Amino acid sequence: MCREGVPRGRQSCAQVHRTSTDSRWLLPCNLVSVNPADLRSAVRAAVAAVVDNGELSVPVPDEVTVERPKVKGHGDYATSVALQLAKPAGLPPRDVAALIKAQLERADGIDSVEIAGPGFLNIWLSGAALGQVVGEVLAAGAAYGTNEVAAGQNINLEFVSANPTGPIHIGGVRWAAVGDALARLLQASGAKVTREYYFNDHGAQIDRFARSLLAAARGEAAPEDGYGSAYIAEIAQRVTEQVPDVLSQDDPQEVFRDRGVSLMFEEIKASLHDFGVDFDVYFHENSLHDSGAVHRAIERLRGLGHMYVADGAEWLRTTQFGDDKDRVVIKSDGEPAYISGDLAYYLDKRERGFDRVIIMLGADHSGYVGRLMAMCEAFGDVPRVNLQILIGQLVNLVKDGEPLRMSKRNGTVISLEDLVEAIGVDAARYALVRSSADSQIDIDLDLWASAKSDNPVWYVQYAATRAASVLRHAADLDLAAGGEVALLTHPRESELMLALAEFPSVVATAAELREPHRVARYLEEKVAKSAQRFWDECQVLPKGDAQPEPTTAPRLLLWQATRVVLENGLGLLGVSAPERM
RNA sequence: GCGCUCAUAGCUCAGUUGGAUAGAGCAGCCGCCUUCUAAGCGGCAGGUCGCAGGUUCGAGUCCUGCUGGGCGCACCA
Repeated sequence: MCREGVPRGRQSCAQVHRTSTDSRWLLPCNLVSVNPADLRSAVRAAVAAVVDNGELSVPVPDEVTVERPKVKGHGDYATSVALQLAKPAGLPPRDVAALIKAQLERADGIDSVEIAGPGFLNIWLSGAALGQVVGEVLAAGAAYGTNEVAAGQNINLEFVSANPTGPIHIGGVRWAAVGDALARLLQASGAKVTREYYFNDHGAQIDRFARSLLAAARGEAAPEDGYGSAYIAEIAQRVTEQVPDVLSQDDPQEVFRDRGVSLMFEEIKASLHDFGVDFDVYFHENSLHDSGAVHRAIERLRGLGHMYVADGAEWLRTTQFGDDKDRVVIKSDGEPAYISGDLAYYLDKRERGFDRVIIMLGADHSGYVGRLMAMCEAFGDVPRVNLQILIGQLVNLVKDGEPLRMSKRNGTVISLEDLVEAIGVDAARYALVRSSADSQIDIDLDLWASAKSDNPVWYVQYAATRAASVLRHAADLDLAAGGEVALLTHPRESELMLALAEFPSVVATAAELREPHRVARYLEEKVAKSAQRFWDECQVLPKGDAQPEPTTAPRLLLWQATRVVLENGLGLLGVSAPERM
């Protein structure tokens, strides 16, 4: 298919008491970590204990829900497990909650437990337990946030795949940012990821491109169905420079095709590289036709009995697998239809050993999902497992309150370069990944170019530079980070540590749901926000000639940990974490 | 006409597996700088989660219908 967008273009701990291994240098005592997964284990252990001593007669659930409450005042963490167990236990939820509360309160690291509302358990952690997260972050460093949810998966992630007939337009740019971020998230979650670009160098669109180049070189008007923008003349010019006698050759169009396509492709690769996106594999559609892969894929489907002949053409019975209509694979003129390339390409990816094939497409290709899923099933695979298709909505750029439609650079649709030129790579990438791909977004160029907290990427980067700034000044004053993190009991400190503790689960969730925007939202609403609030109320460095406070050294540890999370988080999005701004 | 998708504050958007009083930022109003970057922070105000039903102890979240945006519906690629 044409991949162009519209204008064509963490182990479970069976015991509540556990010896910390990650932060031995900070806290020698037995503590429940603030890692939500560990707290979940603690809650489950409390349930198991209540069941063991016969107070409650229910199967112990494999998984219990422990989450950060949405509302302040509902604890550091909260669980609705009592509500879930009330029915099977045949007891009022608050009675079940009371039993679990009694067990939970015995756990070290848990400061207090409260029964609230219909039977929620609100849990407050001790300052020492909270402080432990600082040690965990610093011990892991750049690896903090990595997890195992996608461990063992071999994923092929195809995105962008814009046709080499023009610059990458804004739709493709969204996928470049989101796809690359998703690749990083999946890698951080333990998957082996291959970033792949399907280079569509076969077919009629390329023919039109070649004819357009030829026309431009001859000074003629663009062909009716061709491309006529400024970049065409530019590419034609370059081909002419490379091959001065091109116009007098036997088949100049063929020269323009070869040279033009590679020039255009190199330009696309270069702009993506400048955007921080590099692919492991650039797959040429032509190679599928040349190698006989297309023929083999069709032969395979014939063997499986999914092909039939009608009206002089050969069809794939995709309706058997939920598609709207059957699809022509070989046209009545004997030529393979476009879908034949997709058949061969999917099979090729599976034969290369990928157990999960993910393809990111624009909303204008939502109609392709049915047939591609049918194809997947026809090959005997499981749709939505072996093959996943992510559909992203379109992006609008807004300048001075008006939608921007045309590129100044070449008079066509807005390109990658236009966007980067307007707001820079960091802002562009961040703007594109901070919203769900399901929603159509407006990017206000004035907002994203501004240096104030209205600008989300600026806000997050500013928090990172504040961390760097404090640490730099501390170094100048010969103040070392260290001391007792248990001294970090200020509400702003607790809030920040709770935020830092969430990072690995945010990464895991974002990877599993293929939603990189969750990381961005977490960084701005939880980490950057808490860090700014910490900054505002918790002076770290001694003022004037004052002596350092006992909290000075542990607060420096907290700033270090904050810096790590911001760097790691931004890194997953392909956005820099500057030292200064 | 059929299919996919979206609809949450004036605006731009969060809210996976159903849980408490639906959140953030901007815009508006009121406060906080002899202090590590005020390029910041706090507070007030702002909502029939498009509409109507249904399932459930409980629905923004699941189901059905409807309305309104976006996208798509070729032996084109």
